[in-house]
Amino acid sequence: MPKATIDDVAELAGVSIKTVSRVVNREPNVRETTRDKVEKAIAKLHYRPNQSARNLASQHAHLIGLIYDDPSAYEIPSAGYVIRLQEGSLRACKSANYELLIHPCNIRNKQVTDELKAFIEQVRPAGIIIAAPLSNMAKIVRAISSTGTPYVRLSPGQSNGGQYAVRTNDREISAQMTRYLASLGHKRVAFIKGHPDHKAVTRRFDGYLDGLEQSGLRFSQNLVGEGDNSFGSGEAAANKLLKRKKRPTAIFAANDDMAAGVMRVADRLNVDVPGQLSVAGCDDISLAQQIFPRLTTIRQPLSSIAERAALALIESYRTRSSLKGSEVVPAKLVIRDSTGPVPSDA
Amino acid sequence: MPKATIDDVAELAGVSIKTVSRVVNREPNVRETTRDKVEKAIAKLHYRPNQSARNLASQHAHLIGLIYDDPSAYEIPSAGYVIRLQEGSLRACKSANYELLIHPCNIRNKQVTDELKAFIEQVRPAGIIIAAPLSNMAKIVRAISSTGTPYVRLSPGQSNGGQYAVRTNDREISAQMTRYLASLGHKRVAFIKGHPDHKAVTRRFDGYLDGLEQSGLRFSQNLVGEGDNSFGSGEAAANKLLKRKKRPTAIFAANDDMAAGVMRVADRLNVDVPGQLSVAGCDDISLAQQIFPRLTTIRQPLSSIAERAALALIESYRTRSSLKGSEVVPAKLVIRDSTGPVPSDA
DNA sequence: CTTGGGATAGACAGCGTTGTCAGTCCATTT
DNA sequence: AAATGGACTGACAACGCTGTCTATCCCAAG
Repeated sequence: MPKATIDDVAELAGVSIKTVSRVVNREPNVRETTRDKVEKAIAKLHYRPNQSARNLASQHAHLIGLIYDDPSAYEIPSAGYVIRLQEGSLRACKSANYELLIHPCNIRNKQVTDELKAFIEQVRPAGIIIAAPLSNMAKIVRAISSTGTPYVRLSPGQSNGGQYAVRTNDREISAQMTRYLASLGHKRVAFIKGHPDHKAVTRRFDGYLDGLEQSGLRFSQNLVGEGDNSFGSGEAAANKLLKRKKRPTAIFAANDDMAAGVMRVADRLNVDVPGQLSVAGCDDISLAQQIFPRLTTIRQPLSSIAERAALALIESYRTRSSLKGSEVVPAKLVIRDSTGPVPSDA
Repeated sequence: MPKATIDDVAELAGVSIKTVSRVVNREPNVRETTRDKVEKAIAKLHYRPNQSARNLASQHAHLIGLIYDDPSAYEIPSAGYVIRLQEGSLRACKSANYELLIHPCNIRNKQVTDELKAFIEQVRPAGIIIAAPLSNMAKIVRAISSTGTPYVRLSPGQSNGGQYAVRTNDREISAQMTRYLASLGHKRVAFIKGHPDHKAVTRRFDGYLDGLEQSGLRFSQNLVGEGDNSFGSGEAAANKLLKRKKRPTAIFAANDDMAAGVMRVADRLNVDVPGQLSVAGCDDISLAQQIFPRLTTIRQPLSSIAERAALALIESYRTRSSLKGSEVVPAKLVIRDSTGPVPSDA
């Protein structure tokens, strides 16, 4: 059987194709009885609107583009990050009958921006979601902006000219984690910084500072390690930190990979976690639950963030309103087994 | 500036739109000089063909659909698996100027098949890639097949009616791993089976059997654990295995998650890996490199498999030939630190 | 009754490509 | 010089929808 088209449905229902279109698109001003007739015809013929045709007629594809830094271009497998972003976007798309087009891009490639533009102009998605850290790269954002396609940035460092953004409360939640550590009696709480290009990660450092202050603890440069978000950099930083004579009793790493590095070093140095050292991370990657002891961390609402972004895009298209302001989806502390009371001898 | 259309290009180049179309699609029978003129015009106008229009006119979207089991529907994060599949598909798509549409689906949902059909019929992708374990579920494959869209199954248990499939040499490589373990002197090599629905995983068991035989080792039911691919099931199986009086000196788990579970149990039971126990997994998920000691495993060429599948789909569309037969992309042994010589006291 | 106006429905013209088919051109062949 | 046939090009009709605009319906108000 050949695929039914809108004409077939219209004929069977005894109405015009425009009316069928109205029913399909849930437009108002269709009489109840007419709607019924059309719906029966649709069901009978197993009619499915042809996306390509509606895309062409409506001047934009019913597609949301999700743009992120290509995980395969690096050693660090940020698979979990990407999957959760996809998950949220997909959830939003599905609810609105849109599709998701993923577009990892390699920023080390000189022609990323051209390639991005080509992608957008050919496909004409209804909107673009730009994930961190791309959402912080001026030339990427500029390229996307230049196409005129609506976009939403995820966790941008700072907002630019009123474009929509969805972020989490990185700073506040990091302060909260720091206070939690302090509340366990820790006085020497160290922090391992992440890659300076990753803005969210630098905000966590600010939160750490806030938390210290709120808990009446003094900041010391000796308690700060420099990392680059990788497991290995976590190991390196932990090595330095743990070899001080007055070593920290708690280490808060700006992401889980580095925290896992810390745990590995602790293990090798025979430092018991959480008995002698509390370790906390950030992101709640899957590894966090798999290492031993299970890592206390901060769960980023990544999938909700992406979902909100996609919904905003779709909604703004539907209502033809422009995208302004920003939205905050709060993160959550996940307390597991890697943190505990400060050792009595400290 | 409004977007240039094919008409603009045709006018500027002084040819018909059909000729522009020919140039854009690299069709033969265009004079060199004409092609040049057109290409100059395209460059000058920054012309990009409108995908929706070409999709409509050519009766199919320049899109490949990648269908896999929704990782977020489970606790087990198979993010790495999905990402590598996407990576390969994307590589193929990019090379042919196609886009990738991802479509995770939840098999526990009663209406998966309807939902899948709706997806395919609305979007009309040029082809579908069905990842394992969906590629082994008759009702899924049947639903997709019923739409008439070409599809390729990844790592199917058995081929059905000549449809194309891409697989890896699961059985052979598992035999090889088993022989490797035997070559280290291990006599009691245990195996932890995976989820019975995951055919690839059952083939690994066959490979284990082959390897045992090829190494002159006797099979014992006592050395087989039952798992379901999850970390927890690996722990459970290891617990049983390691509490036997004659415990195995090597455990080969049908996937890395379970192998990681084994390592955790060994750690808790103070069994040294690899000193007293060798552990091997399969899949080379990112965790494999992050746990301590780093896991010996089998690296599945997942991204190549997906890439081959996508290329086959695109190629078969281009040449209008049907998809027949199957293809094998070999896996690789990755020897790391979790395996070593059999302990002398064993 | 008549009328005004919102609710409802339809006609029709695109949207920007590709496929089909009918040329035109030009170098060979007869 | 005419005929042949492949290389090249273009006219035109789809493809299946949505947007715009107009026509009709129907009910409450005058």
